Amino acid sequence: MEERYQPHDIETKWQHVWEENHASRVSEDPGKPKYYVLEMFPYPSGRIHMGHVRNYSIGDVVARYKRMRGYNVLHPMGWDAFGLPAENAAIERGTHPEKWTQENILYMETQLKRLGLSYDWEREIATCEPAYYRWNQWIFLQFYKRDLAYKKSSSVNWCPSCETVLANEQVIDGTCWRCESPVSQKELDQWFFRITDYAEELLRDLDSLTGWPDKVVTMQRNWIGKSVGAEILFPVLGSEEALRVFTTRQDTVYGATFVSLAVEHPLALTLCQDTPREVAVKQFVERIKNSGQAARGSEEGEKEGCFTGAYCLNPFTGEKIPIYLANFVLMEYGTGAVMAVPAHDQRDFEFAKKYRLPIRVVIQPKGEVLKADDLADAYVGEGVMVDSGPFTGLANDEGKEKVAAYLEERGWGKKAVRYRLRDWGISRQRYWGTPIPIIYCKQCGIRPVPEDELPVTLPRDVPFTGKGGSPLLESKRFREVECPRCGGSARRDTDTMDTFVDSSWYFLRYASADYALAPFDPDKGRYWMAVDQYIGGVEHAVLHLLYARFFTKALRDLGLAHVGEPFLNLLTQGMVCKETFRCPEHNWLLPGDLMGSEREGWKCPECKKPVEQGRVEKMSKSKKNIVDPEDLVNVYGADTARLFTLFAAPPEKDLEWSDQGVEGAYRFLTRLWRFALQHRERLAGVESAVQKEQSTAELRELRRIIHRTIKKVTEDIESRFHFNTAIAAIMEAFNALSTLAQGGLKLDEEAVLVKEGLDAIVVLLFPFVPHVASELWEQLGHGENLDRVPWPSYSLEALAEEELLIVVQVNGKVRGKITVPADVGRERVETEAVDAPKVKSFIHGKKIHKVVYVPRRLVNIVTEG
RNA sequence: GCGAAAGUGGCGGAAUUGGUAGACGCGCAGGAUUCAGGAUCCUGUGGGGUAACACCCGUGGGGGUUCGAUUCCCCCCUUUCGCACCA
Repeated sequence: MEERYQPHDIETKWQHVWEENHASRVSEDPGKPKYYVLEMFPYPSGRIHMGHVRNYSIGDVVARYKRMRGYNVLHPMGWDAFGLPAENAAIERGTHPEKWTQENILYMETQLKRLGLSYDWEREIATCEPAYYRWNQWIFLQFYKRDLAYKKSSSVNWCPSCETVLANEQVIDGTCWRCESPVSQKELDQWFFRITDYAEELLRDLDSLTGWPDKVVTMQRNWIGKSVGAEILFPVLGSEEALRVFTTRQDTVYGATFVSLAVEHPLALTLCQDTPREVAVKQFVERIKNSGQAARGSEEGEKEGCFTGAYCLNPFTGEKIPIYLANFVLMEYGTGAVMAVPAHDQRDFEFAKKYRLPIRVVIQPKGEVLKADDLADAYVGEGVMVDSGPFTGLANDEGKEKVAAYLEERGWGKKAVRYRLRDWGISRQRYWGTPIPIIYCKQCGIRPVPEDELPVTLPRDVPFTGKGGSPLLESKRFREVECPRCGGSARRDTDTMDTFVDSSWYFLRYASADYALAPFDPDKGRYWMAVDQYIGGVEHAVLHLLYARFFTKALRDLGLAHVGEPFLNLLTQGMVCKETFRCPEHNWLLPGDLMGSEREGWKCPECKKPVEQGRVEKMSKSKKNIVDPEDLVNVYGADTARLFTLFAAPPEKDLEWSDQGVEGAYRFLTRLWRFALQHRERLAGVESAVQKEQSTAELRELRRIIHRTIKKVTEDIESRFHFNTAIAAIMEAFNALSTLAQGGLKLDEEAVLVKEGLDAIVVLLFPFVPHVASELWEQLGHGENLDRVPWPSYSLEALAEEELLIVVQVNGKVRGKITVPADVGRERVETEAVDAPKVKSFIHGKKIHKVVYVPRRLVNIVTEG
């Protein structure tokens, strides 16, 4: 008679029900509080992976929970559909990027639907559709109008393997973020977005992001990299020129004994022209330039330089000081020239030692006297200014202000603020992206495509060879156009935009995914924005999350958006990892998921070396340690997949995959299923009204557990998204119900209570395992679908304890436990504590020094001696 | 090198404001059921110690504050992540 738990039948059934009822469709409803929960949209790579399952399960719990709490919940999904893999597939397999992408989207969509995720699919977007990317182009043109987009020739990061430019944010340790090839520099004409205009605001508003992890805020702050200091002019001797240096330590200017230039500095070669130094300088410049950026970065430590033969004047000391080229000075930061203060900067110190340049101490730390000859390292700390003309005797932080003011008065320079953040280069020499809506005319120069001619669509008839730059160059029909102004022959920009442009505003598009008059309907944008909860991987901490903030601010200044920050709360979920055993040399994986003793005999089939220890590594195709979510759903169903990923670890931490853990999650659902069906008829027969007072202490305790569970689950979801402990609490409550039911539920009173408890458990489980919860809800005889049922509330009356378990300590060690009525006072608790059997023997013969009483919890008896 | 986070049973992880360390799950052991295996159910499960208690030890290591520390402070070790000549 017992029906087995059949996840697939149940899941298919409820997915249909939800689809027919449009259970997750939303519209703007001013009568309800809105809640916008968003997970970072995926790249349509072909199949979903376990990281997606985790990300979207977390988001779905939040969405379903908030719906049950009465919020009008926007929970959309879409596709970050432009990008290189589609083009690579085209090159490798002869398919078209669009076809490949569309097929992947269709397949992954069914995969997501099988997980029972409660998206409003009517708002689905794909960034590769002209209806979407036309607004990339439109936004680009608005930026262009306001000088937020501009073109310049500059040295850019170039990935020779991907044959495209990379943004600074996309260069990781000198290598391409995607293919890990070493990145080189190339001089190219590129479009840039002026994100640096927003550097200060992007930095300042980080303080308002209290719902973001500190880690991400810190990373963004460091990335923006604000430095406050001064620019000082050092006149070049025998020339009209002056070297402009940037420093944050103008308080040490009296210790500047030389100046260092980057090899790319415009004066590097002119200073030594027609002098005996010319040859040596040229050789040095060539050598350093050719050593490549990666090498220059990694060869930290070895300072190298070359004297230019020229001198300049330190305006403060009036001294003539030499000008050097130095390998560690970067042209991209500051002015490409630095005043060198060897006594107070470690790099200058090493440089001065190597080239025997003078070292002059101008800051003395408190209670010490530094001597230049004795220094082993530069002193970079605080102190008092010495040998510093009129500033001698000032504390150095005060001196900073005074020196800066003084040099402005004298016209020797000015106060200055510098940022590490640089403008965002968005041109990409690839096909599968948004065409840049710009036309170049020999007569009229750079002409924007008129807005009513948007979108500029991608031509389909282009060859994909993987060679020779952008495929768009090959399409004559695309490339050759008329100038929108003079009608003469002109050519289109054949670059496409960085795909991070697409994802910089997609969260706004969801507010009105079909809107045809603007990127989004302003009224709807106003209703839904900002995103209340954003969920995704931490790898976007300075890429997507910074660009999206920039776009939101820029769109606000264009009068489109009305918020300055897109994401109020951010949850960065951890990676999905798996313990893997591999031969380090041959990359052989241990087969399956073997346990303890089984592992011991395993040897690499290539070299026969035994496997010693497993490593927990991120699941990835290249490491061959992935578990395919589709296999998992086929075997156990979506609810088990969801339950396991939510239960195994709190969302922000890495999750270690365990096949046994999955079994455990499945086992719990099976037990719950059997329990409900086994008692269904008995429970249906009892009076559903909850009794006010249970007749035994045991039953009253069970009722307390039920309500405590509701409270705990609510708080765990609400305050910190700790779904693992919420699920644990539900399991505990279920165990308590099972224990009671072992007696056969002979009394109606018992059955009523079990019914209350089981109903509560099923409702509480709905956000986590919506299919099985819905089915059980129906099986238990409830008419309405569970997705319409409000979140349960707990009763304070039911929570009230009748008796308290008080821990008794003697000198801080637990020696006994006593049970007292909840309403007794301190004196009686202490008396009983002292009288407790074990406690007595521990205080026997000793004088009681004091008694610490923590109400409702603990008594600590402190003895003398 | 700088910055941040973390270190708890055989494993994943609990312990929300300093108050019974190890919830929940996995694994393991014993038992029931079964021809057998699997599944299921029951019991036990930090280490030492004991016939059983008692008791002792125990949250990376060492100090400190406190009646009491996984929790707060100082020093050190390890791991992970981020930045890495930013003047």
